[in-house]
Amino acid sequence: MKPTESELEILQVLWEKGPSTVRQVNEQLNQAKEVGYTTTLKLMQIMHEKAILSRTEEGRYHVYEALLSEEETQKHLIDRFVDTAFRGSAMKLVMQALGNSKATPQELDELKRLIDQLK
Amino acid sequence: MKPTESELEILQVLWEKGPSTVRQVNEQLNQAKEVGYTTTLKLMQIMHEKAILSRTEEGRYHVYEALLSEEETQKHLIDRFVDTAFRGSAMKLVMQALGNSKATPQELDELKRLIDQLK
DNA sequence: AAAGGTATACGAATCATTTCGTAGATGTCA
DNA sequence: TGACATCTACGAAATGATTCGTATACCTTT
Repeated sequence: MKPTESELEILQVLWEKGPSTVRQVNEQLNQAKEVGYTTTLKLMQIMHEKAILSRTEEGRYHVYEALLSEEETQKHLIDRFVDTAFRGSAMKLVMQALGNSKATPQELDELKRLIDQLK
Repeated sequence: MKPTESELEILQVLWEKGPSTVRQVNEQLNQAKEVGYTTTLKLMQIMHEKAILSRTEEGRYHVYEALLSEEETQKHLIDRFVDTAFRGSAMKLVMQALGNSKATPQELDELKRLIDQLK
C-alpha cells in the first residue's frame, strides 16, 4: 500500500499506458533514464507479489496491470507527504505548491470553482 | 540537499524549536515514537557533515541549527513530489490535496486571495 | 578522588530498496 | 535442426538509511 519510488515510476507508466508487458514498461522508463530489463522485471514481479499489480499470462508473455488506482494512491501519498514535510498542514502544502507552480489563468479559475464547491 | 525522512523529522523539530541540543531534539522526537539517544545523535552528526545543520560548541554541549530554511526545503520537496507522484502536474496535486483536506471557510478565502494575486 | 551521569565519536549490524548476472524455457528463422 | 533472440525466475551484490552498542572524555556530587 506504500509504493516505493521505483514502484511509483512503474505505476505511472501503467496508469498512463494501461496494461503492459515488462518490455513495454521498461522501454517507457528508459526514455527518462537507463534501466536494465531484468531490473524492471524483478520490480514488477515484486509488485505482483505485493498485490500492487495483477498479471495475466498471454502465451509466453505476462501482461501487468495496476491494481491501485491513481487517485487513491495519490491521496495516500499526499497524506503521508503532508505529515512528513508540512507537519500535517494540508493548507500550507496547497499554498506553497500553488505559489511555485506556473498555473494558467484557466487553471486558476478552475481552482476557484473547486473552492466554491467546498464551501 | 535531499533530506531523508528521518532527517526531515529532525529538521521539523529544529524549525519549530530553533537551535537545540541533541537531547532536546531526541526528547521531542520521543513524543511521537521511541528513538534511542545515540540514534538521534548519529543522525544529527551526519546532517552536520552534509551541511544540513550547523553546530556550535558551547562548553560540553553541541547546539545544532538548521541550515536549510523550512520554505526552501518544502519547495524542493514539492517539486520532487510533483514529479514522482503527479507526473509533473502541480495543479493536480493542489486540487487533490485541497479535495482531501478539511479546510475551514477562512482558509478557503485566504486561498482565493492568493489565487487573485497570482493572476 | 571515586562514582555516577551525561556528552560525543565511531564502527558496525540491520533493514529496505535497487540493480543485475545467470540459468533455463521457449519461440523464430535460416 | 541449430543458432539466436527473448522471456521468466531467482539469488545475491550494491547501495542507502536507520539503529544501536561501546569507548572515551568530562562534569558533578559526595
